[in-house]
Amino acid sequence: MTRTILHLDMDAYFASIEQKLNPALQGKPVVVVGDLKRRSIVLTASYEARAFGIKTGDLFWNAQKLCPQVIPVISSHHKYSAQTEELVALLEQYSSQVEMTSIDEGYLDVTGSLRLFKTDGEGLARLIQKRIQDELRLPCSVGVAPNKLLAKLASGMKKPMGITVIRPETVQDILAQLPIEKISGIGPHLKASLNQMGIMTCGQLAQAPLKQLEAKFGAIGRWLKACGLGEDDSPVKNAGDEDTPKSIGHSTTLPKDTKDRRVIESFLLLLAEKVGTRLRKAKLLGRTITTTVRFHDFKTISKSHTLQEAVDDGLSVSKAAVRIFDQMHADRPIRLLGVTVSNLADSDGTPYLFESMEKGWQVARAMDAINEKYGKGKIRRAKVLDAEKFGVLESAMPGKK
DNA sequence: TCTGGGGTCCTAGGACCC
DNA sequence: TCTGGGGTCCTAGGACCC
Repeated sequence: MTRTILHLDMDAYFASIEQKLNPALQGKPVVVVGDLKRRSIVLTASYEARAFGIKTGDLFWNAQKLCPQVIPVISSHHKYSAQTEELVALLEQYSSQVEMTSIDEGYLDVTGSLRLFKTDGEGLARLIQKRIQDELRLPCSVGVAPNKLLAKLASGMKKPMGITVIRPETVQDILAQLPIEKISGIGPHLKASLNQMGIMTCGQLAQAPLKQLEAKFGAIGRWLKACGLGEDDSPVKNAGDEDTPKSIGHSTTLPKDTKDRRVIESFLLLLAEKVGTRLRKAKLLGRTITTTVRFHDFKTISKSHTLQEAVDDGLSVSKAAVRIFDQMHADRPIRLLGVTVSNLADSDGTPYLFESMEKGWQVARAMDAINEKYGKGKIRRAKVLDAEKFGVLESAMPGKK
């Protein structure tokens, strides 16, 4: 049976939300950035900013060169997630199968909804787009197709405020000349490998022998062939089907490269505390700790260790992270540090088995309670102050860069 | 115009067990 | 003493996405 799948993609999401909430930003070149440090990049550029050539991933100071009057806004994730909750509530009025794949895009299987709303896929797409525009005052683009692969492809074809329909009978024509890299999942490396085999378009990919693709790409080969043919039978998951996360981590690019152990240890603790807070909030415990180090030349290494007991407090995580760091012998200036916890399981609020650990658990919860009551970051471990001071003191010093 | 931070999935080798 | 094959877990790295 032919399905009707919508892929909804919010246009310049973070920037659009900021413009909606602050009328002074409307019609202006706006970029949403993580912060305003030297190495900060553009997370989202409004369409006005894009007109100047600014795009996601640009360094902020480069964006400023392209457009001196560009207005930076510091991102606030909670604001955007709250908006997404409203969006999902609206979408769920049109299907019980709504699968958000990130904060700003998702799929709807509306096969069973068309009769109810007395329209076709395109009609329903228009209806939903209009309601999002009228009620949430946000622009979005929608792709309509018989499966997720093609719906995603379609939503990217016309932006902003676009609606693109791919009908079963037009699939072949559309794919014949379509460059393979337009397919979500075919990145620079896959593109290069396929191009080397003489495969440039989806049409050519469809012609390639399955055996040859599997020999070269393993499990991916089968998926590639299906992409060439425009086939994808993966279902749209039901809302609320989201499984528990596989990992929770934080990383940060340091204000400047460093070899200073005190500073490194302090940042690892800061990151570990953030991870711990999120683990407890999600009622999860993790056993595997991974420390990531990126050097000045962008070479990135990681090392992990699996503990006997699962943990959810920053101190335990940081102890492991520091121990791992010491074993990495990273004796060069470091650009980025990361701490990730994986091998997660539900905690159900149970404390650790070991008494020594139970203390860390109690301290962590006491800190959560205080931060909850008096505001984020009101209480922190003394050691993280080293990290907070690092890079700040110099930039505060007049005449020194 | 040297490149953020949050993730997922896959691979491949080694340890270890049966 | 040396041999096989299957399964699971752990670890490191890489590709990819938003």
